[in-house]
Amino acid sequence: MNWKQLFPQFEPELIEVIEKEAVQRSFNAGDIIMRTGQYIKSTALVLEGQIKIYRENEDGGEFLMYYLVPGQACAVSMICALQSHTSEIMAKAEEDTEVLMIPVQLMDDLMNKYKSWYQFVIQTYRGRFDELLSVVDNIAFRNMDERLEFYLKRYTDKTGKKIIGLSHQQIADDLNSSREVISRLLKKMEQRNMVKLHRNMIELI
Amino acid sequence: MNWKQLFPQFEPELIEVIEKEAVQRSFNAGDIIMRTGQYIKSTALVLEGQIKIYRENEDGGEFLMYYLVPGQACAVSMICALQSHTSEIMAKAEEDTEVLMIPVQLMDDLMNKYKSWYQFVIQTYRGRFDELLSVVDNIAFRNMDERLEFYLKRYTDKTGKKIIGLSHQQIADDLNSSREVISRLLKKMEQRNMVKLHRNMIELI
DNA sequence: GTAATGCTGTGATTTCTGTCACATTGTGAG
DNA sequence: CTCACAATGTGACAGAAATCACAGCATTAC
Repeated sequence: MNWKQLFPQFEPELIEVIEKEAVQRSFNAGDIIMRTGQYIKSTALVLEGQIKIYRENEDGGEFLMYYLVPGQACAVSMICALQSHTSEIMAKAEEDTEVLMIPVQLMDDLMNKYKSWYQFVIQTYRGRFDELLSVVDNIAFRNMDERLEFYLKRYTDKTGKKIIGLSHQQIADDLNSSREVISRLLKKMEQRNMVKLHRNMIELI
Repeated sequence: MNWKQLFPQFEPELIEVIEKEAVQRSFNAGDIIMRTGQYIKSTALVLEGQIKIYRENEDGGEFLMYYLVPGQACAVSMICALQSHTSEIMAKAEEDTEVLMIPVQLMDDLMNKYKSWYQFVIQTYRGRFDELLSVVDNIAFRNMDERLEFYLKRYTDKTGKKIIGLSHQQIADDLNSSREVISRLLKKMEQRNMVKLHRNMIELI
């Protein structure tokens, strides 16, 4: 696939270098790409698919932070790579996913040489930071009904689809809630004509 | 004061430039340093005092994200400055505070020329990102009692003091809770011999 | 078809936290 | 000292959400 379209801001020489040095890699839906405590040796640019960035608690709860979609990069891996720290989060391929892995050694070099890369990194930091902020906002200030609405909206915004192919249980996990609560709230939303419920699928109206 | 000791990692030329170009500024306890929606024209290095970074909700609730203490810098202002975006958070001087303001125009230059500045910026991003992550962890997975313990611990860790000079109301605000709840939980902690309560002051044991 | 399994719906109950109401206590101003 | 006020203590109640228990339906495997 032609990945350059996903990163139109990159200057030609930068694209060349990446093309030469980066490694393309595929993950199947469900693959764990990065886990808590793991050392990072490279940064990933998402080409295709969707990556879920989440935090795991002791009981195995998977609290969703945000999704990475094509054209985005993982801020955490950038930071960790540049400092050889371990990551504090988990990354999982939600669908079959293609990524470009940029080795750590290259990062410093790119930062120095290519303005567009530097810009991209800064922009990535900011984007993820903002997403984290809005996550904090939601759990700090909102009730579950509003959080659920936000969750569904964000999902369709990111993917562009009006159909959400998730079970109530999966949504509950992402919001660190319980299935029953989510089912009830969804039912209420259906009564208010905001969604249509099907098995393993929610249709946003 | 000799601010260089606070930033021992800075190379000598960098220190010179900062000394020449940066402006020192004082804030009184309670001053708002940055507010939501405001454009940022410079980054702040904290020299003395303490800055509270928080998020405000509609009802005026002040939800604490983290504190900045001497030797640290504001990651948000860096990102915003570099992108001329508005900030999404509030910053307030908790005590009388001294900061060094680095103008935006200088930032790009420093990033390119001084490795130690670049390292510092990356490290700042990572530090704040991690703090945000642990905030998310806490509100997502913990009950108020654990969050309170974490809050008190973090406070003493940052300041080095075993004494916390805050009213129950202020703590409740920071945790987006209510005074009564905090009072009760503190009482329980006192019974378990974890703290000693005084008026406007909590002593950690 | 039948059984097994997974997803969804729903009531009853419990726990945590927020809210209201009001009492008590410490502190500083006059 | 006395008054005013801010900080704290405490009981009663309300609401959101978690948990438990179980039923009904779809889908898949056989």
